[in-house]
Amino acid sequence: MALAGKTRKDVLQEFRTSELLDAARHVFALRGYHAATIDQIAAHAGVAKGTVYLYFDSKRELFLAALRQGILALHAEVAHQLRAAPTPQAQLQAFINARFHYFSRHPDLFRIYYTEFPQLATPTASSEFHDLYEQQAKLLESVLADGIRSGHLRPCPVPSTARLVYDLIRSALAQHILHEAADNPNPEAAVFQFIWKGISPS
Amino acid sequence: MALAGKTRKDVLQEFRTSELLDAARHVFALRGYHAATIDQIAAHAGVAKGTVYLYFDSKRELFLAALRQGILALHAEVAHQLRAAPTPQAQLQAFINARFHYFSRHPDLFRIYYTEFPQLATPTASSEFHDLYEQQAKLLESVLADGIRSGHLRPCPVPSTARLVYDLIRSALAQHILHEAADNPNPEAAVFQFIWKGISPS
DNA sequence: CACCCTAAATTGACCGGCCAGTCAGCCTCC
DNA sequence: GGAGGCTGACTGGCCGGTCAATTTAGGGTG
Repeated sequence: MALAGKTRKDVLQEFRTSELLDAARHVFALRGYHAATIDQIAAHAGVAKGTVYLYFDSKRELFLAALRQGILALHAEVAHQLRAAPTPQAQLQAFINARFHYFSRHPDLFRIYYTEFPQLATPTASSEFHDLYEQQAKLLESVLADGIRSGHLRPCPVPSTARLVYDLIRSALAQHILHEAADNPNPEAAVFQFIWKGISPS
Repeated sequence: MALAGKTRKDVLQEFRTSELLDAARHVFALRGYHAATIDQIAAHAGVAKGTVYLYFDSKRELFLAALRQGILALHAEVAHQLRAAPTPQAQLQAFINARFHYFSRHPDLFRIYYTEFPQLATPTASSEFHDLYEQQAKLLESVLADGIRSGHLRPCPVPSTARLVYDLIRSALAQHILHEAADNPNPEAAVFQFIWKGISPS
């Protein structure tokens, strides 16, 4: 299905693109945006520097594409998990757990997302990723709104609560992913508990 | 007293140094370490590029000096507040509040500290600021240990709890300082409450 | 007070290295 | 054999760092 109507050429190009994005994420996470060089990324992907420019227009484009692709994959996984969750409680857990699991598997991605480009770390500020953030915020808001409507959650101002919950999750994620000293076995459960106290019916 | 034994020249040099450190913090926070140029910092301090190198050996030195000076000032304020706090509860509050107040006044400093040089954000990792972190950790540990000894606090493993509390404070600070959308009126009180629940006698 | 004279502080043009981005040619596969 | 993907030496600009030239401060002298 993913191959529908695609020539051998298309497939090869997609493969190369994906290889480059992977290499880019790795090197950007390792060295930081400025210290990373196109040569390093190309070498890591096993191609020459010029090849990178056949697939991406500039270093910044490559960076943004690498970041965006990773975040889109995360969001797909979140959506997948959410679909299977029957109650608001389970949905919130899915929203949290999917993030922890995904970023545990892709610490590079989180490291870039959180460390590089300060303005990206505060998603409300206008940035290249505002649309992605907005979409997840809406998702969370609808989980809250549905839960309140059905009586599973205590009434609360939905947008500001969603924002708070979102920030809390990212903050805990940073703790978990960036600080290797992770003595806490399953931080996602702790985050959920904390949030749940705040929004479950007394 | 601060002028004891200092010539006019010394005072002028200190003033210039301090001006440069301020400008450096500002520009580094605004543009990030790599994107910031010495020319920009010099211009912001109202001097020429060459002058910067009369006071600091290199860009990195300047950066580290700017960061260190800011952190030392914070620690001085923390120590001052702590000295006035009679009980372990008040001491913990002082430890938290001093940080929130100081960084609210100096968001640039926090932005650099947290955003730049990922390895600096995790102070346990060996870095240029390990000594400063260690000193504050010891301070916090002694607050906890004293409190436990005097019965004001519930017994707990001191070093790991101190670490946890320290991380929690930094995490909440990041929330507060980096996200301009600070709808929460006094986050420091919330942090204190949260920590207090964990360590006060049942 | 005017005038120098020296030393120190400051300047900014310049250098060199680094790296994003280019492109003329090569190579490979059909 | 040729079309298109790939290469990597090359270029141009940027910026950290330098240093010879210039300005400023200040104090000694007539």
